[in-house]
Amino acid sequence: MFAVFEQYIRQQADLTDAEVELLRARSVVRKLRKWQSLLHEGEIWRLNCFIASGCCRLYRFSDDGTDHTLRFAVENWWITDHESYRTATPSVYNIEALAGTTIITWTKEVWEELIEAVPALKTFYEQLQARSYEASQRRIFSLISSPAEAKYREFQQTYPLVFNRVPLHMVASYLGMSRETLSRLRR
Amino acid sequence: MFAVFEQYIRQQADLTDAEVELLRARSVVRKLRKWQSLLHEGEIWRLNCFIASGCCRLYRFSDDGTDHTLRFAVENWWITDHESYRTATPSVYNIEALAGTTIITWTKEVWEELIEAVPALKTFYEQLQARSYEASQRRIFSLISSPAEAKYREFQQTYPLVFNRVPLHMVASYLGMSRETLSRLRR
DNA sequence: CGATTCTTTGAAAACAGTCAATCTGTGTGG
DNA sequence: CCACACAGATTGACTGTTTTCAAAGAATCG
Repeated sequence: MFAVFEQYIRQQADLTDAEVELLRARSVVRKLRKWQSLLHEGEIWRLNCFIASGCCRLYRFSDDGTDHTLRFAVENWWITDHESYRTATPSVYNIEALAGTTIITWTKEVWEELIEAVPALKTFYEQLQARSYEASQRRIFSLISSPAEAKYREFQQTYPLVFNRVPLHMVASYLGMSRETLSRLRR
Repeated sequence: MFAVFEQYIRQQADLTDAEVELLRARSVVRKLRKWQSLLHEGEIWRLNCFIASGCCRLYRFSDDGTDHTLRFAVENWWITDHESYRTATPSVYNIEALAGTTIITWTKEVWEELIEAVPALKTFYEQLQARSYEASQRRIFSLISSPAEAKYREFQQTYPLVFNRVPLHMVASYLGMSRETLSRLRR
C-alpha cells in the first residue's frame, strides 16, 4: 500500500529514492473497517494521515446532537485535525471510515523530523496547507453566496470522486441542508 | 504608525531590536481613505499587509452581482488574498477600507527575505497561517450547523471589535443572510 | 437643510425544515 | 431462493423561516 503514497508524493515533490525510503521506513500503515473511528472527540490527534484507499469523513456534533461533515477525504487525500495536531489539545471533531480504508500515518514527532531532513517534503507540506486554506475560503464563499441548489451542483462538479461514494445524507450535512431538501433538489 | 506593529510583533515573536529595525526599514506605510480600494479583482496581490489602524474587508461578487464578505480585519490583523499571493494569479477578491486606515506592508519579495533572515518571524508567520485556517474551519462549522440567529450571536461574541464598527448589511453578507433577516433577528 | 446611505418594517411569495410514511436496494439467515 | 431486516433515499403534508420588493424611518455628511 505504500506504493500508492510513493506514486503520489513523487508527483508532488522531487524526492530522491533514499528520501522516499526514509518516508517508508518511518510510516505506519493501518487498515480501518467500515464505520471504524479514527479520532473521537476529546482525544488529541497526533498523526499525519494519508489515505491510500477508501474514504473518511471529519465531522462534528452541534449542541442539538446532529452531526455536520466538515470534510470528506478519499484516496490520495490527507485527513487531519489541524487544530488538535498543532496545539496538542483535545479535538472537537471525529473522524471515521466510510468504507474499508487503508491509511499511511506518521506521528507528529516523526513527521517533524522528516520535514527537517527532507526540504522538498517541507515545501510540499507547506503548499498542501496553503491549498487547504484556499479551498476552505472557496467553500465559505459558496456557503454564504449560493442557494442550496447551486451548492449541490458545485459540490458535485468540484468533488465528483467524493460525490459518487458517500451517502447523500452526509452530502447534505456537508452542504448545511437537510437530507430531505437535498433529495428534493435532485429531481 | 510602525509603533503599533512593533508592539504587536514583539508580543507575538521574540525578536531582537536589530530584527525589529530590519522589519521597519523594509516596510512601507500607506494610508487609505474610507472606501478606497486596496485590491481590485483581476489584479495580482503581492503584499503582506498589516492594519495599524482602521478597518478593511475582503469580499467577492457572485454571478448575480451581489457582494459577499469573506473577511473583516481591524487594527492588529492582517488582510491578504492568500491565493493570489501564493500563486501570483489574478485575484477574484476585492479589498476595500471601511474607514480611514493605515496599513504597513511588505512586498512578497521583501517578506520572503525577511522570514529567511529572521527565524522567529518565520515561525510566527507559519503559526498565523495555521490559526487562520483553523478559524476558517470553525466558520464553516458555524455556517453549516447554526441557524441564522446563532450565527449572528456567535459573530457578535467572537468578533466584538469588528461587530461594533462595520455596517450591518456587511455583517449580513458575511453571515450569508439578507440584511432584512439580520435586522429582524435583532429586535 | 437636503442628499445619501443605512436600517427597519410590512406583506406576499419562495424556500427549507420537520415528522411520518413509503420506497429502494443490500445483505443475512432460514 | 426467498423472506426479512436494515440503512438509505424519497415523498407528502405541514410548519416555520427567509427572501423579496417596496416603503418608511434613522443616521450621517456635505
